[in-house]
Order: sequence, then structure tokens, then C-alpha cells
Amino acid sequence: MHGEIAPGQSLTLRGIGADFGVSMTPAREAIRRLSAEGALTMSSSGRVSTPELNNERIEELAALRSLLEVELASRALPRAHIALIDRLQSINARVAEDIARQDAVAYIRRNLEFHRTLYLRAQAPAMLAMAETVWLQLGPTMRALYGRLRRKDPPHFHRLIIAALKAGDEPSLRLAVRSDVTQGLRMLVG
Amino acid sequence: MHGEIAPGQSLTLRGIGADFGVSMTPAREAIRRLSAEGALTMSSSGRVSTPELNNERIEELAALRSLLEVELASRALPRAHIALIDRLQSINARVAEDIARQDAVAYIRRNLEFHRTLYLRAQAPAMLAMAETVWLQLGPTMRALYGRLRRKDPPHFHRLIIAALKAGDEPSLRLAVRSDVTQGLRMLVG
DNA sequence: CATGCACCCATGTGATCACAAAATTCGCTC
DNA sequence: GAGCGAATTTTGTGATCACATGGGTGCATG
Repeated sequence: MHGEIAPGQSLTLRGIGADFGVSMTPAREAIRRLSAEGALTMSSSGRVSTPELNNERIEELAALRSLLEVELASRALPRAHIALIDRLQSINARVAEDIARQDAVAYIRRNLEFHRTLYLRAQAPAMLAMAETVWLQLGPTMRALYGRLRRKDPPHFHRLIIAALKAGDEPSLRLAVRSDVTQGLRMLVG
Repeated sequence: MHGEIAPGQSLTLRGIGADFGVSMTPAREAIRRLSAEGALTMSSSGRVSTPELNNERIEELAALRSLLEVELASRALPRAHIALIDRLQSINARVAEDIARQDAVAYIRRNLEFHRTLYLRAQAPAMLAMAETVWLQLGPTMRALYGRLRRKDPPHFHRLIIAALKAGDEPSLRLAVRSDVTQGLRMLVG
């Protein structure tokens, strides 16, 4: 999910088991679970690797993020009190630090933490789980994107999200979330 | 997914293995996968059972169905030619038969086949997979619903969906799908 | 030097086992 | 007869093994 593994990297049961000091069995179960969520692809022979997404698939997953996360943000809005907004702002500050440090993995993790913190307030666990499944599928690809894109600016749309939350402005919030979610992936496709 | 198992039914690895004539290992992997998709719940001790959904969860899953399936139908619309509509109509006729026979499992299966046939045209595999995940989570509960509800009428909203497809009318299609998806679950909650 | 083939090693699958923990059942006591 | 505790059975977990298969490497041949 955090882009620590590059797209197309192949994984073996015995290798994962050795990495974590366990036998094949727990590694198998973990891989089975991740495959079920679409985070790993299994070849016909049962070999697993992180997916290499084509542009169509990336656009589809971006559309899914947009659908799910706009709804989650919308549901979180009425419950978003000042304490939550403060936390979002502090997370956002750390996002800026990660960008300054050019640490792609930390940036992705913190960015997702920003989103998850907001969506937790939606009180919609199934919906949040689906959003996280999409994140999982995009993880390796996002790393490839943000590793390439060497930007310095702190995330613009995060500020818009926070502003819309403060104002209690649902249409603006929906637009800001959609923009934030789509923006990064749009340039990966382009 | 088809409601063959009642909500809250507990399953054991050895039992499933025996049912399918295999050892625990394949049963374990299947259960792990289904748990990852939310189709089964695991207790802290690792025991698995089909979920018993409360009203909040049902409403959330209905909202997810609405979000995903409206989008899928909308994407399928431009590609929906007459051959597809014919197939939908013939599936719909068999849905009516299943209702007449009071066969809940067959009805659920056929109803989902109707939806899947339409959504396949959307060419959005990740989105369809998420919709099917929601179906999986609702399976046992849907059975409990349709087993209770002893209705005789063929599905009204399916006709509206077909009519909207024929007319190429996207707003009507979106409304019809949302209604069809929400209708059944609304009375389960109520 | 390229290409095809054969061999070998790596890898996933299903089965079985030992073990620990939890649930159920049985019996005892009040 | 009801409640509680101990014993037994059930059940999930992790490990290990045999086996089949697919991939990769290296060698031989044109």
C-alpha cells in the first residue's frame, strides 16, 4: 500500500516466509488474502507478483477512489469538529516535510493517513475498507509515480479539503476530494 | 453470495474440507480469501462464520451497491447493443419463473446474473469485482430477506432498466438501477 | 553467434502432524 | 435441579514433507 515494493516484483512463499522468520504456511495465507484484495496478481501457475497496471486500469481505480472517497468525505463532513480539522492540519504539515525530504514512501503513507483520518469519521467501515483495497492495488504504482514526480509544493488540494470542512461546504468538499484523488493519477496516465 | 448459507452459520476448516473431499489446507485458503473480502467474519480465536449484519451495515452496503452499480450501468450504457438487451430480457423472464417457484436461492442467483451481464459491458473489471464483493457480503442476509418476503410480482425495476437502456436514457438508467438496488434492502431494514 | 533443447532447480499445492487454545460436555456438589 | 469446575473434544495455527510443474540456465548444434 505504501509503495515499498515496485510494480512487477515477484514474490515467493519461501522468500516471504524467510523474511519474516516463519514457514510457508503463514506466508501463503497472507498472499492469498492480498491476492483476493487485488493487491497481488497470481499467474496461472500460482506465482505471485505486484501488479503492473496499465492506463485503463489506473483510470478505473482513480474513478473508484473518486466515487468512494467523495462519499466518505461527504459522510464525514457533518461529524467533522475542530479537533479533527486540527489533526488533519498537523498531518498535512508532516506531508509537506516528507515532500521536502523527497521521501516517497513516507509521503504516500502520510497522505493516506490524512485521508483515512478524515474518512474514519464517516462511520462507514465497509466503505473505508473498499477504499483501502483500492489504495492497496495502487500502492506499487503510486510509488512509481511519486518517485518520478519530484515536486516541492505541499499538497494544494489538502488545503482546499480543510477549508471546505471548516466552512461546512459540501459541494466544495466533494470537488476538493475528487481533485486531490484524481490529480496525482492523472499525470501518471498522461 | 447466493444465500445458500444462513447468516451467523459457523464453519470449520475440517468440515469444509470434508464437504469438498480435500484436506484442511485448501479449505483454509478459501476461508482466508473469503474473510479478506468480508464474506466471512473471523472471531478473535480464528473461528469463522457468515456475518449477521445489523441495520447500519446493511444500509452502508446498500449505499455501496448504489454507488458502484449506478456507475457500472452508466459505463455500460454506450456499449449496450440490442443483443445484450435481448439477453437481459431473457434472464429477466427466468427471474420471474424463479419468483413463481418461490426459489429464493435461484432468484438471488439469477438476479445477480442480470446485473452482472449488464455490468460486464462496462469494461471495468476492478469496479465489477468490488460490486461482487458487496454481493458476497450481503449474500446470507439477502436470503433471509427474500425468504421472508413472499412476493409474486416479477421485478419491476428490471423493466425500467431495460427500458432506459433501449432509450439510451442515462438519467433514467441511473435512477432505475439505484431504485432496484435499494428497494429490496430498504424493506429488510424497515 | 544465435537458437533450440534438455536438464535441473525453484516454486506452488495438498496432505499430515503436533500443539495450544477454546468450546463443549460431563459429572460433581450444594 | 441448578450451577460450577474439570476433562475431553473440537478447532485453528504453524511446520514439514512429497510431488508435480514451470522457469531458467547452460550446453550443444547449426
